[in-house]
Amino acid sequence: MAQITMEPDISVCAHANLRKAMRSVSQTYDAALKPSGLRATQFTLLAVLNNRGPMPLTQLADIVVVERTTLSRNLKPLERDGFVDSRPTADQRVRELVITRKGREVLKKAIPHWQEAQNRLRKKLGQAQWVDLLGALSATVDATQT
Amino acid sequence: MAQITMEPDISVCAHANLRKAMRSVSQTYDAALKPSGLRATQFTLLAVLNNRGPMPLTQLADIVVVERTTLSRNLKPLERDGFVDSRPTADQRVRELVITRKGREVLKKAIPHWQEAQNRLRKKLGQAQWVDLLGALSATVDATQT
DNA sequence: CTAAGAAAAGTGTATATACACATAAGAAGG
DNA sequence: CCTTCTTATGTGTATATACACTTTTCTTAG
Repeated sequence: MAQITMEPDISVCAHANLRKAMRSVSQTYDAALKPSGLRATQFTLLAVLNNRGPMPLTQLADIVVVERTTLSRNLKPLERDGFVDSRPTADQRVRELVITRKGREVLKKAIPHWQEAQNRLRKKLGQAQWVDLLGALSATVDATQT
Repeated sequence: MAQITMEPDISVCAHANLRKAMRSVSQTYDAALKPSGLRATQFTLLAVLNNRGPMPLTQLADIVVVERTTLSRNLKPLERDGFVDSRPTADQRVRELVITRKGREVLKKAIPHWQEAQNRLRKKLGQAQWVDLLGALSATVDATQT
């Protein structure tokens, strides 16, 4: 006999657990990055722009899997602080995002702190669980994006 | 020779990947819960209050691993809509949170939609990866909370 | 008992997030 | 060409998130 209605078991909810882990990890990474002045989310955006070169908003949104309109707003502080610049393109609808010299500098300063946060968590988890985590997250994104 | 400075490999960043997966999964669950009128985050809070009974704010914050001040604000819409009530206790500093009858009703209505989102994702991931995901997230919370 | 310290909760401010809707510009068909 | 469709982006509104700081109330040392 199947249960009819009941108490939803939140301990096996993918959403609740993802959110919980996200909050916990975000606090860790944000704290580690604090000396650099960057938030972890901002670090990610700068790193992508640095590694992959200038690109339009929509492309960046696709890469990091952020809603386009969210990204538009996330860029505000980075533009305000002069870490990211946007320049017009031939297609006048498109604005191409570029990391500035100042942006590269703050990124460079932040990298050791990010690395430190990475190392600490990887050590705490152990290599096997670290790999599991990244694998499971990747599979989850794939499963929800299609 | 170790690398000196370089491009941080965001594809192996626990934070970036967690955040990415969170966004993707949140959108899925929020969409599924839409007919109920609840956000996935709100569903989680109601479910905990329903399953574990009334409790003070701080305790709920500990359980769901949300910053206390965040939770305080997350409860606002639920109180406004009459899904959660807060009542004074002997200790006048404490306000005890209670799910209301209306809250239980909306929760009940939301459960099938939540279940549906759960099932869909579990099916897409497969049982093995589903278990991996929940295990990895749990381990991650443990690793960052200590 | 009272003063010092701890605990529970709220506020100010800032970022992060996304849906619904709006705008503007390029592309495509006739 | 011009209308229609599509693409790139922005705005309005609302929730989610957390740090620093404040307030109120208990608790505890003396």
